[in-house]
Order: sequence, then C-alpha cells, then structure tokens
Amino acid sequence: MNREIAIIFDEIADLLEITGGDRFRINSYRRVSRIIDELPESVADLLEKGKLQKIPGIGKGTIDRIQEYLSKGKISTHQELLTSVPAGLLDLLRIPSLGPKKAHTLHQELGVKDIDSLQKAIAKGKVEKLDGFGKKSVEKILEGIEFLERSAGRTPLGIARPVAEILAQTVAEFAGVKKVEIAGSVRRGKETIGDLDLLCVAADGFKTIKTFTKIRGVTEVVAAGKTKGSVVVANPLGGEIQVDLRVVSKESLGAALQYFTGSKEHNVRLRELAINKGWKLNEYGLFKGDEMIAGKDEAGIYKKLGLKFIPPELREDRGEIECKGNLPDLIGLDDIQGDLHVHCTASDGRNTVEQLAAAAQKRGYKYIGITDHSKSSAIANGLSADELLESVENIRKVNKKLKGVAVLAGTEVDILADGSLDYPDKVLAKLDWVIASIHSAQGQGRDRITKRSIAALENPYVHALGHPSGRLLGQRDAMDLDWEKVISKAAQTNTALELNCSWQRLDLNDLHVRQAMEAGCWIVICTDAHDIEQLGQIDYGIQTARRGWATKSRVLNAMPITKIKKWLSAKHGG
DNA sequence: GCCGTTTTCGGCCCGACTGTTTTCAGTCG
Repeated sequence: MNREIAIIFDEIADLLEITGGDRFRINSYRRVSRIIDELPESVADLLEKGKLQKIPGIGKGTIDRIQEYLSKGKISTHQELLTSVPAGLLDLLRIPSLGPKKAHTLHQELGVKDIDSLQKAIAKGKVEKLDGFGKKSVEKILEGIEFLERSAGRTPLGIARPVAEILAQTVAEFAGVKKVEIAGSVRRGKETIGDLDLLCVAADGFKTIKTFTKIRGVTEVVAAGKTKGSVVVANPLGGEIQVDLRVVSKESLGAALQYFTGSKEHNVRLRELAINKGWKLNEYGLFKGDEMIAGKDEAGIYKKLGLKFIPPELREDRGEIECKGNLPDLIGLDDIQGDLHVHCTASDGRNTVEQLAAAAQKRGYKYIGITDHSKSSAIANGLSADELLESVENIRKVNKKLKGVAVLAGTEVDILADGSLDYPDKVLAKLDWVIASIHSAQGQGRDRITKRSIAALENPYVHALGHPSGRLLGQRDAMDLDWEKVISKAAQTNTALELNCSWQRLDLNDLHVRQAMEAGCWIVICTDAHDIEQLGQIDYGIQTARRGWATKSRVLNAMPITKIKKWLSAKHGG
C-alpha cells in the first residue's frame, strides 16, 4: 500500500512539473513520496497510532490526502491533474534530455500524449520546428528513447561496483591524473545503482574529459565540458550504464567527494545547515563570503557544520543529520569473525569443507558454518536426514584437524509450505547451527507467509531465519511478510535474522536492518557462498548493514567463537 | 506543500553543460 501511495505522490509531482506548478510544492510532494516509500510499517497503521503526523516533511495536507486514499482508493488532486495531462505523458519524462517543460510544449502544440505519438510527430518533422526545439534536440530525444529501450534500468551493486572499479583504474592511468575516487550511490553501497560517478584530480580538465570520452566500451557521449563529462558504456549484464566523470582541484577534493557521493537529499540538508550559518556549500567548498573555510577533506566540512563525520552509507536523509553526531558505532568488515552460511560439495557448493575452512582462515575468520540444503530443495541437491548426519560426521572430523579456525556443522533447512521444517527436531538437535529458510510457495498470502516464518522463529532449534524476504533483485519480488510481527518475534525468541550478502539478494535490506536494530534484534551477516570466491561478497552485506545503522553489538558473527557457542546453546535452553 | 530560538508568512540548494537564446531556459545530478 505504501508503494502505491508513494507512486501517486511522485506522479502528482511530475504532473505539477508539466503544468508549471510551484517548484517548492513539487519538491514537497517528492519528499513525501520518498518518506512514504521508506516507511517500515504501513501508512494506515502509522496514521492510526498518530506517528505519521510526527514525521518531518509530512504536514496536514499530506495527512488529508492519505486519509482520502485510505477511504476512497484515490486522491482527488491526482485525479484532477490527470484530466489536463494524459498519463502517457509521464513516460516522456523518463527520456533523457526531455523534461517537464518540453513535454508540456509537445502536448500543447502537437497533442503528443505518449512516447508512441511523440515518435510519430518526430517522423513527420513537426517537433524540430517547435520553438525551443531544433535538429539537435530531436536527435537527443531519439537517442534518449533508444537508451531507454536498451538500458536495463538500475544496475545491481554487485555488477556496478566492479565496473566502477575498472573504470576508476582506467582513469587513474590517464596522463596528468593524480587521484581518482568512486563517489555516488556505489560509495553509499546502495543495492542498485542508477549511474556511476567518478571524480578525479587533474591539471587539465578539458583534456582529461576528452580522453574519458574515448575509452573502450563507450557507446555514446552525453556531454563533455571542461570539468564534467558523461558517457554511456556497455553494461556486462546487458543494457548500458551512464558514467559521469568530474575533474576537480586538489583543494576541493573533499567538497567534491562529499557533493558527488550524495545522496541529493542529504546534500540539500547540509546546504540548509550552511545557509543557517550564513555560509554557502557547493562542490568547491564551504564558503564564508569569498573565504573557503572547508573543502579539502570531507570531515572538515561536517565538522564546520557542527556534525561528526557521517559515513557515506548513512547519507540518505534518514535522520543522520538530526541526531547531531549521536551516530551508531557501525559494524565494519574487520569486525566479522566468521561466515555462517556456506554451502559445500555435500549439496550444491563447489568446494569441500577443507577448502572452505582454509579460505575462511585466509580471510582472517575464526569460524565458518557449513549449511547445506535440506531434502526438499531437490534442485540444490538437498540432503536427506541420513546424508546430513553423514556430512556432519565429516565436518567434525575435518574440524579436529584444524587449528585457528572452527567449522560449525549446520544446515539451511527448508521451511515447508505448511510451516513445518524439513528435518525433525531430533535431527536439528545434533547440529551446532541451524538456519531456516523459505524456498518454496513464496507466493502465499501475507498471513500464511508470516505464519510460516514465525513458526520457524519459534522452533527452539532454529538460530536464524535465512534471507527473510526471499527477494531476488530485478527478478523476484519480496514475499508479502508482516515485518513488524516477524521482527518482534525474532527479538522475543532471540533468533537472528540473516542479512544475506549475495548481491542478488541483500536480504534483509537496509530498511529492514534498521527496523531490526530498533527492535533489538540480532542479525547475522552471511554470504550464502557456493564457492570460495563468493565469500568476498560479505562486503556488500556489510555496506547494507551499515545503511541499516547496524552496530557490532547486534551482529552475531561479530562475536568471538566462545561467545557464539554460548549464544547458540542458550537459544534452546541448553 | 512544509516549516518556524529569524514562527503563522515568506522563505525553501547549487552549479555544469547544451542548444538555440543573442543573454538564457531547460535538463540533469
């Protein structure tokens, strides 16, 4: 429901832009849309509890509109706007180079009502004759439509970050380039990425940008000036991705990095703080009149504005500024002591227990949990109870031979469609570590899905709920869970919620991690690795955890082995 | 539309690049 309302508010903003509405009113609708989209609970519940009214950015007008939606299923402001602007015109805004003003002109002058009719008008040569349009802009629009068709939308972090790293390396090798930084949503560790933002220090901006537009893989040059260039490159997943490069001076690197890391919303808040002090913040620095008072490094800017350094993962305008430096002590990669969700050759993994243990040790881990699939996951070569016990025996044998790293014998047991587990309790009781996950009947309604998850949490032998939402980014939606119930049950039963680090999953997501933290839940950050390479995906999960304000003290696998063992046996009263 | 130790009105972030403008509007981030 929240998503539907968020979309309507965003559409109202789009429609107001097209009809030339007040830009501050438009911003206000956009802000409300984002706030609603990120709420952990349904707006209806929050409204009833009187919590919605207290959120900054939500005013009386918004409350009225939400109440209207809840009672009538629609919002009159939205409906009225749609009588003057056809809904198809909103699609035009997705075309790069085409914004609300041009969309409005196309609609007014030529009766364009969607992308299809726009293409027809262009073919007839009508568009380039319009005031404010010309040959070039029509060309750009056509390229934009093509780009829209070719690009695969947002790119998962697991694809975007490696691409950004390769490009950063390429730019670093340009003549005259001193330093390169990856900024934007990759630096913030967002689960999907719109475009890549790179930034470099170089003496000759024009030359650097020129070289940038000629690197391998560029399919289109969007813009190329003396400090800024934008190109489109092929995306290894199919589709394409836009890459922006900005050239800055050494003195402004901190300000530029801060600015280009975003998020936009976070930056707006920072600039407001600067204005309140009578200063100005831009990508070149923090200025008191003409005097630059910070900007060489990021920390200096935050300090001058009266804040502690805010880690990039928190820069989303989700309360990180209001809390005035009272930020959580975020979990970091170095805090992780072991990976507790790993598959070996016994089910569908590609490495043996020995190989996995050695790889874990090489990463500096003190333990690793082998968690193969249970028999219902036939496609993943799930183990029967007997096969599991055989595998456990092998793990115990390997464990005895190892020094400095412990291997826990575990399972990733299926939560079946009726809520029961795929192994009986007496089998689970023989294991060190039990993750329970849903792999089937994910389309069940909210009530049944929630009950299944809760039944697993209530089982005394289950230590963690695996990839709780079941989503696969860009492929499969999250299951329809009542998160409030699941999270409070996890807290109550002292069962951990997994943050699965596979970049296709990142499940829990950042918002659910935050909700889990607020409820006092444990989380466990694991890769679900099927080979030793994938152990490296832990980094994506760490960033997601940080985005969810996760602290070391609530992350199970940040504990040393002795404490973990105590925690595990306490779970079922042992 | 939202907000307020500049509080119920009058503000609301900042700059680069492009094309069609002959001084700037539109788009984008």
